[in-house]
Amino acid sequence: MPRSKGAVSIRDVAAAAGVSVATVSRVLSPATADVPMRKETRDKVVRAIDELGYRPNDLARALLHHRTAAIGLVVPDISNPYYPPLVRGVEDVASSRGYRVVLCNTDRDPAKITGYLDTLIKTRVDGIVVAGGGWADVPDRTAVLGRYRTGLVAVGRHLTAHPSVRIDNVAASRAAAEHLIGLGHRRIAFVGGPASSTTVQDRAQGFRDALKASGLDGRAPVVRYGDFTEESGYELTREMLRLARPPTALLCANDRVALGAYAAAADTACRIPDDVSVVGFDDTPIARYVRPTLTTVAIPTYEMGSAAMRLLLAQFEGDGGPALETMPTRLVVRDSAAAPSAG
Amino acid sequence: MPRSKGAVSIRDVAAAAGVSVATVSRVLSPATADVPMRKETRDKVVRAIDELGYRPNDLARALLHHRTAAIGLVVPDISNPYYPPLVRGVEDVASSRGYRVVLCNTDRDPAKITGYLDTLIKTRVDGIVVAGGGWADVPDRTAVLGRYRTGLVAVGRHLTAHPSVRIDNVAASRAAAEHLIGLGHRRIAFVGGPASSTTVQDRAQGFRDALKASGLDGRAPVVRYGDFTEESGYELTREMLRLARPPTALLCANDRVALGAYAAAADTACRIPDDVSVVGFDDTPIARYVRPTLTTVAIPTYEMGSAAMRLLLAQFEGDGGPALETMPTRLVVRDSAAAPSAG
DNA sequence: TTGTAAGCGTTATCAC
DNA sequence: GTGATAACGCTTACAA
Repeated sequence: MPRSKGAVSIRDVAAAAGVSVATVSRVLSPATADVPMRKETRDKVVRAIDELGYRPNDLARALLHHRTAAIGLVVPDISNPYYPPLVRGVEDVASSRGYRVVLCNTDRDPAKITGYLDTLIKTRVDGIVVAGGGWADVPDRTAVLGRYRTGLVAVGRHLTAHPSVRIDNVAASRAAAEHLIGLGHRRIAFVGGPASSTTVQDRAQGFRDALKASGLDGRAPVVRYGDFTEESGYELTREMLRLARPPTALLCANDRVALGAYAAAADTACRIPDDVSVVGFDDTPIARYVRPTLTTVAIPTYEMGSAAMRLLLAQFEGDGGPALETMPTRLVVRDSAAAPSAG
Repeated sequence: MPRSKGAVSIRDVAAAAGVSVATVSRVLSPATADVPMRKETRDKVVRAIDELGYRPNDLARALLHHRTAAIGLVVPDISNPYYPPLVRGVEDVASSRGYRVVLCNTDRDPAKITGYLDTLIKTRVDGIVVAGGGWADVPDRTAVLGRYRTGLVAVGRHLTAHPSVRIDNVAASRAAAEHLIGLGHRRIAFVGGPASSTTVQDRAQGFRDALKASGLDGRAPVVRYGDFTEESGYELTREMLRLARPPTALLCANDRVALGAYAAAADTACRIPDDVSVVGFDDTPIARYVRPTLTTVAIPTYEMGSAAMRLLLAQFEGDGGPALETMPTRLVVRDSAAAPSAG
């Protein structure tokens, strides 16, 4: 019977088995697997352990070893379909290496970010993976992170001075725009997410670059900002489709925005791709299942997550300083973008 | 300068401020906010704290207080669009009450479930929220959970003997089927997820109940199983649409399956809802944005998550035994289901 | 082959 | 007002 009202501890096991706590520790610690011990003793201990349903306290171990085997994962919002694969990527390699992951949703709110960061440090996670923006107004914590030997890797380009995994949004967007131009489009619009997002800025930039390179920037390129939702894509597209000379092609900031564009097109009797071509970003599962199927830029979100976690593990092993891994994107050509109709 | 190679601890602060560790602890502990202390002393300590960038070690605190302020959240797969809102619901109320959440993806694999459960217990989380199935072959851990005073609440009906939050899938599915019947459909099929899922079983049951109640079960009701993906919905629907007398309406196990059905209909020149009506489950964001818009059963996933976390908090406060909270569902009527055409 | 005891970073109890 | 010090549950020299 456990000592006090508390949970069963190594002392209870020791008492039950009639040995010292050190002996119990020895049968549990992989580190001491090699020290010799009488089989009889070991058996007594093992028996006591499962009679009492004993589970060693990892907090105590962590305190001793200065290693919690936990990492923090900071994302804007897990409900945003972009993040789940990334989270899964992180969690998969984390758990395969014995790490737990603490999930934090920040809504890109600097106050929340700061709060989570401090909690994570106080609970002494071994490292942190941060994805998504909102960091502009976050007080710098690199010093504190350093003091507590807390690793950090960023997914994206919002946090320099730390290892990071990224994609080349400028190039990816430029390639998508060039695809549209190659199809014969001359009036193309970029229908966008939040102007404050570095991702959106890069994609808009790639779009402009493509227009300029093709000599299509006679008039100012049409770039509209909103946010990353279907609703935003719907509204923006509706507006544009009502113009006297509406764009014949839309490069959307992500698939959700593109889906909103689909709805707007349907509601204004515009056919895709006949009347207007649409290209998305992310290659969400739905891209393959909407009709027409959506041409979109595939982003290896899962791989970015797993790469980030691997970078973190490399940091733990002291592998060099800031690393930067750029993951490849790929334009997935489906049915939503075609040559503009003669009209 | 910190004592050893280790991180800065309360002793370093004490040394730097020229006071004892007890004094430092007093300025940090909210519990001892009322004990009198010379302002000058407090200031010295505060200054030392932020000069050193000191952050108290919550592991040590947890060891003392037998409370980690962490909870485990066990889901089959965060990449499945059903779970993110639930996870967010849990995390929101958790963080608002000062709890961190450790995310675990099990893929419904009993071995993984068991592994995560043991890790969570060893790290002494205060409680666990479990959602999704795969528990049939998981060794019972209630005894151990009890020993370590680990709370647990289940989302769904897969784990009895614990408080849980659920929805009435039988009734919800029945209502959806009755909607179709009311529209005039006579040949309705249930196109399903995994047969092993209690959720699917309940939805199939509600479907059968509705048919029977309307005297429509002359022939055996058509129920097809697969999994919860677009692909599965696509294949199943394709098959059925090729039948001599294809169903005029499809009750799909979830929205992803319904989306697959949309694609299959498009590819076999079937119009929705003219040739075939489609009803989904979950009311995912896309439901509003596909065309035609999808009639579907809304499930308050976010609220289920937050309710589950609140139940857990109630357990911590020792509020009674097993509770059961049943959340309401709602049929959202949109454009994908209409009266069958005369043909 | 096993036990004793110091220590990980805190808080809480008791002295002074 | 402030300081020693004994816990919390474990690991690991060092002794025996």
